[in-house]
Amino acid sequence: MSLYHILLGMLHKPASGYDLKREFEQSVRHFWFAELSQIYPALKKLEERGLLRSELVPSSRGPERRVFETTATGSEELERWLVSEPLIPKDRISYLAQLFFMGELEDFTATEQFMERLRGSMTTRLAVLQAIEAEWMGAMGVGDEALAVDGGALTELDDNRVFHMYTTLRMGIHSLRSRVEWCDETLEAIRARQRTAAVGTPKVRA
Amino acid sequence: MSLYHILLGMLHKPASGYDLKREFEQSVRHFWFAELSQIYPALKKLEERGLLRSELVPSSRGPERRVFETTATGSEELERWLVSEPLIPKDRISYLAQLFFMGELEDFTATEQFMERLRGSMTTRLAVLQAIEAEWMGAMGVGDEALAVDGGALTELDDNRVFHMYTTLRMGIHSLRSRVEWCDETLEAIRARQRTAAVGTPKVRA
DNA sequence: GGCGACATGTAAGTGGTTACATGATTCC
DNA sequence: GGAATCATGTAACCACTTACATGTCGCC
Repeated sequence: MSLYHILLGMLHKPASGYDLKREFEQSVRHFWFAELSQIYPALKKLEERGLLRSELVPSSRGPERRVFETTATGSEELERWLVSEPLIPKDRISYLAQLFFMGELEDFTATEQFMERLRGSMTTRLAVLQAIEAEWMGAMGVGDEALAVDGGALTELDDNRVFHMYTTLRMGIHSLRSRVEWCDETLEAIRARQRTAAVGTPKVRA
Repeated sequence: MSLYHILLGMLHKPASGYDLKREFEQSVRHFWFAELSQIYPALKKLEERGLLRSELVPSSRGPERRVFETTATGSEELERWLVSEPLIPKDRISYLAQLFFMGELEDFTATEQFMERLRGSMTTRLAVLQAIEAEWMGAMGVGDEALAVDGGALTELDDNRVFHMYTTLRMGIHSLRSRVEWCDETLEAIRARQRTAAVGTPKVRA
């Protein structure tokens, strides 16, 4: 599983399960997500296997925290994973399944609505990622004009780590933008079909 | 779960578990996949719930086949799902996780290789989908010139069902194309960094 | 005293994968 | 006789989700 490796990656600096959860929601949520109820047992197992060690430290506010850090074995394992082959997940996209079978409904307005809703969610998500991107750019003192040209900002980044993080964000943006484009293309096609149907043009082809 | 609904969708016409597996590998694999060991119990459960019924029929070659068809309750359930809200999956992309943490490796050629491999897999997959698209176009007697303009072919399709199927395929193509573009953008940026480093621009960190 | 953020966990269940078991028919 | 395809399944396990249990501390 990758969750273990992701936790190892995050534990570049010591953190508690609760801290890590926050990081999942912030810096990493465009490509991974985990619940606390999954994080805690995972950390426990990593410790059992000797990839992490932990100690209880009192919290400034709230109960005691169990803070984890990587062991030598842990960072070896992390490195092994980092240089291993990329695995492309076979994704299960339920909304595409719906769309695929929606032809049987014989109701094009249903399809149209469906696509509009999809487009809505996609644009919202895209806006979130773009906001994060803008924030990063601002924090790094890179001028906005660098953002104007697509990808043009990349060569401006000088820190190795930031470069890698930023690249994954770019992937999310590319991906969502192409989905919105796909929605538009599809909506366009639906409307074209509705127009010809309304005019009464006989279904041609052949 | 959606697998149940997808099976209902596929059982527009009667089929066996084995048949359905073949369909997963063919018409549907760009958005869903299931093993036989998952399909058989799922069909069984759908029958128990009264959404399917089955009978054993002798096969032309090989052992007896259990052929399923939808009941009235089954197609009601299918319809309910088809008009329900689209759910966008939160995806877990392990290769992005690798890339995200790869900054700690301090080895840009590793990143470059990684991106090249990714690009390779993506283009292969893209080619597969584009081949399917071309095949469909050929089978439907649509001229190749319709394919030349992106999405231009859509309005030519007159069959409702084909339209919906084709649209899901288009999404796969859009998606993969944007991923390849992202790979190129990233590789470009890596090479730009390597050039400036080679020229002797001092690394800030040290 | 109650609410909200901090903090750690367990238990039951779902969805999916991997490995295994079994057997018929066809073609070489 | 053996391999390939057709055909149906079970069992063990893994990854993840949802629901629940417990308790601290600070603030209003």
